[in-house]
Amino acid sequence: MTHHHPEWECDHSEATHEAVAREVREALPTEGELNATAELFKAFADLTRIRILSALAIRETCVSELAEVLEMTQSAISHQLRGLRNAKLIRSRRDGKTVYYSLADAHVVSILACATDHIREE
Amino acid sequence: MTHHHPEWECDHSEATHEAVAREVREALPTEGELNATAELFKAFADLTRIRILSALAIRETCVSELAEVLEMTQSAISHQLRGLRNAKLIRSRRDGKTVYYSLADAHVVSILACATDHIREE
DNA sequence: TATACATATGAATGAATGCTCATATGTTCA
DNA sequence: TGAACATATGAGCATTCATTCATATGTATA
Repeated sequence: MTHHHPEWECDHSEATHEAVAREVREALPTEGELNATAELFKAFADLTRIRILSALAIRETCVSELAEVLEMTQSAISHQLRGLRNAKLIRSRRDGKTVYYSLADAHVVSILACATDHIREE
Repeated sequence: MTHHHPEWECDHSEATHEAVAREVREALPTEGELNATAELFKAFADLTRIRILSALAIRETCVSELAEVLEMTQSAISHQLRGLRNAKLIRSRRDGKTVYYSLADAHVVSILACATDHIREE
């Protein structure tokens, strides 16, 4: 940006803009943390995945049960489970032919709860 | 699902599946709540929006400052701000030519913090 | 009112992604 | 081992969506 005004007309706003930019730039989390945060939210950002996670928050559930409850294809469920697994939001346990899924840890529960609280208080 | 086994061979797993399905179905939040939750997460689920929200978590900031800090087009920032505004995650205040944005409420801060905590504890 | 500045927005485009269909892998039991 | 069942996965398709470019709206000031 170039200055088009005479020098005696000090441009307060522009000086402030730069100061603010510096302040924010320095206080911002690292690009790595920001990216990880965005990725975390992406893992939650789908109705099917929210329904799956909400089901798993109630109890450990296997794929076919999820498919029945959510009235969706086994394939669709499996694909989404893979994404949730990659995001480390869920864990799996095999018992014979069936695979049981559950939430990975308490963090997942608290993030879900945090969002649900927000929804219900509006 | 039909039973292919003789009656004396009671199929425990299938009976359990149905019971689990019932239990989960009944305990699940309403479809409306689940949908609202998914929409909430979608609003967070983008690196640019996370960077904007993180900046606003530090201090009230105007569009051009955000564009400078994030090294992005004013247009791109404005488009994302609109999305965040529709999701009621941010508020805006006009002062002359410039429009200042800030986080809508404490909930947004806590959801962000919840996610950031999760990221940092791994 | 004319100009400059700050922000908003519509259309277009390219990339990401969720579901389906077909099929593969893994497990049990006769 | 072969058949049946549970789950996983690859390719294709349709949709969503983030950015760009051009332009419109809003505001201050000469």
